[in-house]
Amino acid sequence: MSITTRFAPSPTGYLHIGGARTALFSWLLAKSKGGRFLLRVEDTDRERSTKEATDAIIQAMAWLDLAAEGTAVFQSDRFDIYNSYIDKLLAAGHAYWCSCTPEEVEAMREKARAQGKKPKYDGHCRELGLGPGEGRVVRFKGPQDGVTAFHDMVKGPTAVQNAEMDDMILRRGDGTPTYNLAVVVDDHEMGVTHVLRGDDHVANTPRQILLYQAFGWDVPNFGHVPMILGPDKAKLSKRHGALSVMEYKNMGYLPEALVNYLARLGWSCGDQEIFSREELVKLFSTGNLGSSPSVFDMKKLDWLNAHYIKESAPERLAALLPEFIGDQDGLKLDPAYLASIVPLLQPRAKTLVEMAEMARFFLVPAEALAYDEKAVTAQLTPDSKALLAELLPMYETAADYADHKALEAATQAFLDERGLKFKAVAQPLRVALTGKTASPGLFETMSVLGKPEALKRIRRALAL
RNA sequence: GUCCCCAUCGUCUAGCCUGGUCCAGGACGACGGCCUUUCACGCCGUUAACAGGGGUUCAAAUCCCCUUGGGGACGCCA
Repeated sequence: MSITTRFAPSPTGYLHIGGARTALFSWLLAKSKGGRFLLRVEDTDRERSTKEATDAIIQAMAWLDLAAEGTAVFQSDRFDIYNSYIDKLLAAGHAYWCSCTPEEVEAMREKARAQGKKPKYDGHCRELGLGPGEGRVVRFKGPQDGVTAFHDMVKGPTAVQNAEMDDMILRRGDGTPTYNLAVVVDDHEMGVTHVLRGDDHVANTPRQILLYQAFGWDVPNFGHVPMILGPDKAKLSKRHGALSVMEYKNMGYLPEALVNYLARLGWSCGDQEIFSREELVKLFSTGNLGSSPSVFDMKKLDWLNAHYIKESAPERLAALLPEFIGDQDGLKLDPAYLASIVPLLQPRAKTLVEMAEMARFFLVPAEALAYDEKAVTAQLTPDSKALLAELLPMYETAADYADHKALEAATQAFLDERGLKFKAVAQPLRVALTGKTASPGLFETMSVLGKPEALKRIRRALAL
């Protein structure tokens, strides 16, 4: 039996971390069973939905490589379909017209609240047999007793008293359909068999099941994944920092790192931490989804990102790097050169932003190299400069800069002759070449810089 | 207020369904060490948890109840 899942965001903003995770889980659920994954844009609220948000969501999903099958379904294109289904419900006696105004309904809720009861619409028009009319809404005529039960893929058996639910609106006063109606119609028409969504939808599920039953349709499987919390254990929000998936891209995270991180947030497979896309597809199962909320931990994301940076092909990273380098004036940015730098930075950078910063001294010409003042005073002393000056001729004659080991051996031989320790030159030479006291390996750096550039830098340092 | 959900190291989690192999395992972090030309990487080690209380049982992180704490839902939003 083939399964179908879907991700159904409402385009009122960018794709946030929580949405991305549900999308990922839905995608994985489909792929792990060889099923289909669909995308539906829930834009029935015409005021809050925007084209920009829709594009941003699709772009973010593309970055995460969560491809949906076929073209996305837009609910705003389908109002006629929803209305025809509402008519069916009306005809079958599962729905009724209601003339109560929002103010009247609010008063009913207040009254119920005051009595310590659950705020609900009181069913005023339920048996009035009203017909259509200006501003009237259509409500679902739900059962007033009994229970609606379902087996949640993550929470297990779940049941709600029907008396807890009021007669939800299916069609608004302006003729547009509401969320619960549209979702049920679409999930049915799209053949969705498994619905994985955020925890905040649990309360909607029994209502939707009632609708499925009223229509006489098969009820899909539901699963509700707990939400993601900020470090203070409150619901993750803007004040916790980046929420948008694309902000993570801009902060220099690799999509596979985010995917791996998100997959492990609320899901597990024994002790395994690192998962390739293929492994995720192979190993994913809703049975291993956790049922308690989890805190988003940037440090662990950093660790995963560092891991994937180390694993990446230098050429790929080199191609991504330029967009993280601000003020590119006069910088040497050709792809081959960048690709030669990247391997020296891969073990050191946690993000591409960091990598771009670390790469900077490689990219500026010797004349423009910024020397750290403290480093210069501490390392480029008269003594160490004298030693560098002695070394210079050797580096001028050394032919093979491509082989950093040869450079190192030559330097070592020079030092041995004089009975000097490596430490005597290491830091001064490093400052001369990089302007800083911390850098990748000296001779690898020298080798990547190339002979003319390296010599220019040493000469410039001697003149400081 | 009403209804629903959740609860293992600071964090992500394994274990819970099918009690004993768990004085609770892994990972991130933090701390310490090793390596070393710097910074990293890597490697080694330390730290640290079954929310509390009652049961059931020969035996409970695991099953039941209560308490506490946290969260969510209650819209002509999705």
